[in-house]
Amino acid sequence: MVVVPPLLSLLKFMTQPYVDSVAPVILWFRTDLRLRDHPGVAAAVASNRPIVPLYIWDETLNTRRLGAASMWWLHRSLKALDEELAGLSSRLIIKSGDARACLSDVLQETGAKTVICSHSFDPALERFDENLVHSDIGQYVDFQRYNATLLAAPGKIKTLDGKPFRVFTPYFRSLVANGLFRPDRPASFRAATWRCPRDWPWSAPLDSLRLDDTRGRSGRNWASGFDCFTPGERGARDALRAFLEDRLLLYATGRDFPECDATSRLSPHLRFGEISPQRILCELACAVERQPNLAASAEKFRMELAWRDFSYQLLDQQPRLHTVNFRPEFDSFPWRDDEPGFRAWCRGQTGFNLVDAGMRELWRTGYMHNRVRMVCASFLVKDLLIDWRRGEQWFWDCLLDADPANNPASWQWVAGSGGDAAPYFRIFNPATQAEKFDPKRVYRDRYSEAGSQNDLFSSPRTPIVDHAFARRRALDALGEMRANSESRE
DNA sequence: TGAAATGTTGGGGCG
DNA sequence: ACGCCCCAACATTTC
Repeated sequence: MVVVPPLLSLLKFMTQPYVDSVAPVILWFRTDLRLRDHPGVAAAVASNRPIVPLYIWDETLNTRRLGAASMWWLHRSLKALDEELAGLSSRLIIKSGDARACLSDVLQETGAKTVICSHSFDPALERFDENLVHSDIGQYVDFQRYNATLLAAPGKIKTLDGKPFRVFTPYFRSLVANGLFRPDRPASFRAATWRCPRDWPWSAPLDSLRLDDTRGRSGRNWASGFDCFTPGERGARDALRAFLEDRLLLYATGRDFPECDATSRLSPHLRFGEISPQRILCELACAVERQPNLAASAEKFRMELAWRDFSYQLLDQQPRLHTVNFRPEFDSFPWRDDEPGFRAWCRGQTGFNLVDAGMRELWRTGYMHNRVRMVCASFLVKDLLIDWRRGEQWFWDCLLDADPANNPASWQWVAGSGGDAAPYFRIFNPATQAEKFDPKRVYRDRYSEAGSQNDLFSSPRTPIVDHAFARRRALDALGEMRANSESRE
C-alpha cells in the first residue's frame, strides 16, 4: 500500500518551481562577494551545471553580529554582486532566517546535490560548516569549500614544532618559503561558460532585508560620508587601479602621514572578499615591472597583506579574539571604569586634536587612517586606561572595514595583549605624534569641529587628561599587572 | 610601527 | 695652551 496519490504528486510537481534535466549547483556566497578570481565560482562554472547563486542573511551565523557601518557596506556589496550576476543573465537569491533551514529549502527547491562556497574563516561559521558536512544534509550533498580570501588558510603552514605561528616575522618567512606569497593569478572563468537554470522563478528581495537601515544610529544622515567608497567587485577593482596609478609611489614614504592620500583604501573591499590578496599581489607585481621605482612601496604594501593573513592565523588560535586576551597575563590588568572618558573618546572630545580628528574621521566616513588608528587606540588604552575591548567594539560598529580578525588583532597589538604585540610600555604621546605626522595640521583641520554637521560634536576642549601623568599611571598599571600575575603563579 | 631618562661626546667660551 | 664648564647633539638604556 505504498501508492502515491496522483493528486499529491501533481501538487509536488507544481510547487517544484524549477525543473531541469541537470541538477544545478548552489554557489553560496558569504564574505567572498565577487565573481572573478574566485576558485569557488571557477569550480561552479567548470562543473558545467546551472548555477544558483545564494546569499543567506542569518545574523547568528557568525561569531559576531555585523556592526552598523558593515551593514551599510554589505547591503551595497550584495546589490553590486546582484548586478554583476545580472550581466550573466543570473540573479542573486537572497534568503533570510536560520541558515540551515534556508539552505535546506533551496536544496529542496532546486534539487541541487552540490553546494560550493568559500571558507569564511570566521570560527563560528567554520563550525557551522563542519556540522553541516556531518549532518543529514551532508549525507547527500557534496559540500565543496575553497579558500578565496587568504594567502594561507589557517593551519596550512606551521612552525617546525607543528604549532601555529604566534609571531609575525617567522610566519612571514614561512609564507614566502612555502610559495604562498607569489603573484599567482587565481582561477577565473569566461562569461560565456556561465550556465543559468533554465527558468528563473525567484525574485531577489534584497531590500526586504533592511540591511541599509542606519537610522537608529545618530539621528540623521550618519552614513552620508561613506559615499567616497564604492562597495562591490567593480568598486574594488577601480580602487586598486587608482591606488596603483596615483598613490603607490607615495606609499612607502607617505603612508604614515594622514594628510597624504597614500594608503590603498582597499580594506573594506578585502573584508567582504570583493577582491583577493592574490589578485593584489599580481597587480602589484605588474605595476613594479612597468615602473621599477615602485618596488619599495610595493614591498611595504605586500607586508600589510601578510599582516592581514597573520591576523586570521591568530583568530584561528583564539576564536574569541575580540573578548579574550591573547596573552593571559593581561587578564589581571587593572583597567579603569571611565564612562565619561570613553564617551569623550568616541565623540572626539578628548582635547587632543589628532585623537579627536581621528575619531571624527571614523564617525563621518566609516574609515580612519592607519597611523591615526594607532594613536587613537593607544590613547584609549594607555592614556585613559580603558579596556581595549571597549574601543574594539566601537571600531567594530563604526568601521566599514571592521574585520573579525584584523580589528581585534590590531587592538590587541596596540594594547600589548596580542601575540606579536607592541610592548605595553611603548606609549604614544598624542602631541608628539601630531607634530611628527601632521606637522602642518592639514589632517587635523580636515576633520576639525567646523566640518561637523553633527550635534554629537561640540566645541574643542582642554585635554581630559595630562599625558605625563597618564603615562606614569599606565606604567604603574603594567607593574600592577605583573605583580598580580606573578602572585598567581 | 615610542618616549623619556640617562649617558656620552665634542666644540666653543672662558678664566 | 690648557682645563673646566656648558650644552647641544647624539647614543643608550629603561619603562
